[in-house]
Amino acid sequence: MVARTRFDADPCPVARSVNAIGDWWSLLIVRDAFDGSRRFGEFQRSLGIAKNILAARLRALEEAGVLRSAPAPDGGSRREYLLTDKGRALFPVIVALRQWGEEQCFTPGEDHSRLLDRRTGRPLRRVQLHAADGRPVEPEDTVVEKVRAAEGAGQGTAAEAGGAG
Amino acid sequence: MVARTRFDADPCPVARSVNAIGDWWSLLIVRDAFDGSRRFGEFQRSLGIAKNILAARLRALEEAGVLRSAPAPDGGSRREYLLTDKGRALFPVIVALRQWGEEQCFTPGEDHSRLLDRRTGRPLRRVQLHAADGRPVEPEDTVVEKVRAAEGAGQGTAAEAGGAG
DNA sequence: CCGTATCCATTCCGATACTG
DNA sequence: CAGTATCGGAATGGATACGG
Repeated sequence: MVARTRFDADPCPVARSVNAIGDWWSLLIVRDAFDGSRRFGEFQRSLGIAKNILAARLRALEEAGVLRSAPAPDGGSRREYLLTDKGRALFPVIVALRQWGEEQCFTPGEDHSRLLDRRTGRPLRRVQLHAADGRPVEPEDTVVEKVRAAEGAGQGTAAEAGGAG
Repeated sequence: MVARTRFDADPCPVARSVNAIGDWWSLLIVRDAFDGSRRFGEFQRSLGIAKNILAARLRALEEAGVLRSAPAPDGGSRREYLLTDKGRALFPVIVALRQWGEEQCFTPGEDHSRLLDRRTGRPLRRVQLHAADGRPVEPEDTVVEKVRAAEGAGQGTAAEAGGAG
């Protein structure tokens, strides 16, 4: 078996997410969808992606429940691609990735697109992680409670050193 | 030119991030690093990844500044792989992805690993996005301020409908 | 135990041509 | 415009064999 390893059944939600989204192209498609892209051509121009690849990704995202397609309201036979609730729930992921990129992947003077609160025109607040009681949480403050391999309502869990999952 | 499209120079931080991380394997390596994995073999067992792939990804993550490698303290000639500050800054990304996976990628009864606050043993609070003034922000409340193509301190910007960037 | 090097099937993805 | 079909080069990634 040479197929790329899949994580459909992985007990780690991070792996599941990664598996559901599919690949990086898909995430950028989702980003564009948040930016208002709906039509095939919009995605294609924005991404500079080959049409066959784009078609495949759109289909995969639809199957994953991240996008849904509907007849476009322009009367033609075209379709438009819209985020589902599941897709919309990816917003914090995109924003977290965006903030990381802004802080870590640009040289100081370098220009980049920014996500702004449209009421105030100011950037969003940095994403912060909080415990249930509201305290800020750092990676070291966390443990991953692992699930033993397997079937049905498998019980055994074990806590391991500070982690993300 | 057939090489996979790269985003080294893309003005969108999401694209830059995606480009820097490299691929999904890399993100799972980072996840494992947060979980305490340091050694080649730990990553390999945890991920079930081929050794050559793992070696390539570790090297790429090192070049990207996400990991650094140092001689392992066991005296041997082995190395260990540690998160840099840049890598540690990915924590919110991993957690956001994890929360999305928990909520969207598991059937109700299905078991999965969980990330817990080690003080209280309780899961972290759901990631929330806030405006600069502290108000919660939904995707519709945002606009992407785009940067025109190009050079140096390019000026022109334009706001587009609600988005993630 | 920690990697590197090689091999090879599969997949990816860009380009192009074609259809409605 | 919105796709589908096909092609071909490149990269992916698993398996294995091999050195430190």
